Amino acid sequence: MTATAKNLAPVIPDLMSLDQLKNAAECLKCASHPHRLRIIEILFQGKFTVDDIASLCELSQPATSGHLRLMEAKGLLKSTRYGRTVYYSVAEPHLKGIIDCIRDRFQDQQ
Amino acid sequence: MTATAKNLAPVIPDLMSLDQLKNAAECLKCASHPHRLRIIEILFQGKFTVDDIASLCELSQPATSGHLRLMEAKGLLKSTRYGRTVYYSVAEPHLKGIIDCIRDRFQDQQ
DNA sequence: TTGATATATTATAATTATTTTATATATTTT
DNA sequence: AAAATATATAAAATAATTATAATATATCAA
Repeated sequence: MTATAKNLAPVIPDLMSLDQLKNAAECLKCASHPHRLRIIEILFQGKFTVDDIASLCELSQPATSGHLRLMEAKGLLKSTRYGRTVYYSVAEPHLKGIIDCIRDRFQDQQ
Repeated sequence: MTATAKNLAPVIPDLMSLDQLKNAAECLKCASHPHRLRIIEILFQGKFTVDDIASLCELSQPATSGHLRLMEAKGLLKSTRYGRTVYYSVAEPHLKGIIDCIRDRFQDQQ
């Protein structure tokens, strides 16, 4: 079935390196949380403040701030401060592909 | 900046439900592991046995079996047994979008 | 049936994530 | 300067993941 004649492992071309996969897994894992996915969805609609995101997600302010800073640390989001309010937005455009994929799979079904 | 006039939270249309996001996060998190991403990459090239996958990933047999069964439990992979060998393959085609997204972002760079 | 092969399971230790509450900092307004 | 607002940090408790080693099961071949 596989091209293995006799215990000879197959070779697959073009696999990503373990380092690349490690980075990818870290980013993906960081996004893999219900509230963080929602935050990403929201931020694809524009820049929002921590408080706005907190109420949109029905989360406490510290919890929201925590999620935001986690994602910022991984380069998924970025922030700018105007006076005492901080606006967060998406820094990693590739996240769009992830969200689209999830919508495609989970919206309207199961 | 945001359309919030005075502490009035904005409304975002079309957000996925928390249940959907919870399911999505679970699946995505399950894939968010360097070796599991590699396994998924490999399985997009065809069906492979546990031992083949183990040597392609340079993992122990039990570790490989563990990753495979984890992903099968979440519906990402499926398996068929022929005699004493078990072939695993991709069950969730949407994973292609995730892999493509990751390649796009992490291949050839950083 | 015995030995060999392919895969799965279990147990454990170590690490990492998550949640919550309390509190701190920084900026603006009065 | 004091009060109010917006955000960030810390600490603690719990839960979930990961890695590893040892062992079990299941099938095949002799």
